[in-house]
Amino acid sequence: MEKDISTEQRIIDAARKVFIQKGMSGARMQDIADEAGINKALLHYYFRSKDKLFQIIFREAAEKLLVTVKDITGNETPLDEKITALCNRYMDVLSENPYLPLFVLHEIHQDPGRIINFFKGKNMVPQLQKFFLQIQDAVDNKQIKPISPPQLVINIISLCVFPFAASPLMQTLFDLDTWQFNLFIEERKKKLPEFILAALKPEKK
Amino acid sequence: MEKDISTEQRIIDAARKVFIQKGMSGARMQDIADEAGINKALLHYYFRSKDKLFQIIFREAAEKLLVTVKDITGNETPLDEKITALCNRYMDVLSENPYLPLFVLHEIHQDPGRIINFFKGKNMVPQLQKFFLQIQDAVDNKQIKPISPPQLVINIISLCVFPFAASPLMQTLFDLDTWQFNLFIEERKKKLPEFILAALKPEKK
DNA sequence: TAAAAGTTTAACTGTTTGGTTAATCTAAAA
DNA sequence: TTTTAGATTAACCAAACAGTTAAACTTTTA
Repeated sequence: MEKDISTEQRIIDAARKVFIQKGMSGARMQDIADEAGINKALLHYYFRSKDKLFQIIFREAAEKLLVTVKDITGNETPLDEKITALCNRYMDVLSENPYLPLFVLHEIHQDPGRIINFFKGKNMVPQLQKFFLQIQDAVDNKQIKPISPPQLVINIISLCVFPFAASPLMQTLFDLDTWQFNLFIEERKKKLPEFILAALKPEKK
Repeated sequence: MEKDISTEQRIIDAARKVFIQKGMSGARMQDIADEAGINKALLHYYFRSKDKLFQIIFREAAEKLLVTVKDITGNETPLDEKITALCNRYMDVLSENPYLPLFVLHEIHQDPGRIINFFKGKNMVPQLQKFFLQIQDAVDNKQIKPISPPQLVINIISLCVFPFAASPLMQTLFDLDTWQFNLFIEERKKKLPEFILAALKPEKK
């Protein structure tokens, strides 16, 4: 009794595409059915409701965005290496999923309850606390300039994520086609860690 | 024959609130009517369609976000002062309109045509080019470390805007109430310019 | 092969939604 | 006061929408 995974997967793929492009409220079940090349009733056969289907896509997206951060900040490397690794890995993830940040941020804004629910059992918070401590240690030992750990974390995330969230605006404002935008991102991957580390470099005595 | 501006304004205020909270596709004309305390037909009496009403709100929001940047980058102050002024003014605007960035970015993503249309006649691009030249001059004169002007501009905007776009996520992740979030922003206003200027400080010979 | 179980579809349903209409209300103009 | 023009509303409409149903089709099983 082999389950036909193909249809289910086609639906997931179609739903991901449509939801991430149009958001929960802008997406139509018919759009998803068309994209998957199936009858609309099949959506309800496999995933009972629009909301159930949406939750699967949202969780998958949130997972992809947040777990990467958790993984890298969690291990035991020195702070400067960790910052470099975080920028590199994170921007790679975002390059392959450029529309994820705006989608996730918009849907969290619509219903913050989603993300609260998501965090339960993911132990993001303790992992983050450890990273905060590592930053505070570096400040106390004068390895970096004084900075509040949450501010630094937000600085790093901002610099990585924002260009993707703002990509349609950027492409218009700077008059870039997709190819040029990718060049911009590639240059950014190289230069961002040193920008951040330069900002943190302590004064020489 | 005095025109009753009050109803029209009440509709605009209600529309702004609802559209910015729920987005174009999530907003309901009935919600806006309820928020304004009037009959739904009045919306169509004053502003023919949902789309017309939305465009007014969207343009107003885009104006508020973009013109501030244009004004500050446009004048003739030195680069370091300009960066400081940009952070300060921009974060003030955002503090008073914290949900504008996510709204505008989401709606541009839905329909990039909107922003292309918006730019016409606003001469954002030439103003931006002048700012790029100023940055390039500072690089050439070794006043700041080498950096591509668009990268620097995106760095500044990212660091200012992202915390607001991500505020519901931040508040959950860092477990902040509104008051604590505001404290975070106030601290950020003080420290952000020096963070950026430190990153740009050239090596001493 | 027969029947049972799982998959897929066309057609349908009830509700929500943007938008319209015709009637009523209000206030200024004559 | 009567008329007239704009402001406001309740009731309505057609299209869009998420979700259902019953029948047909396909595959597995006995």
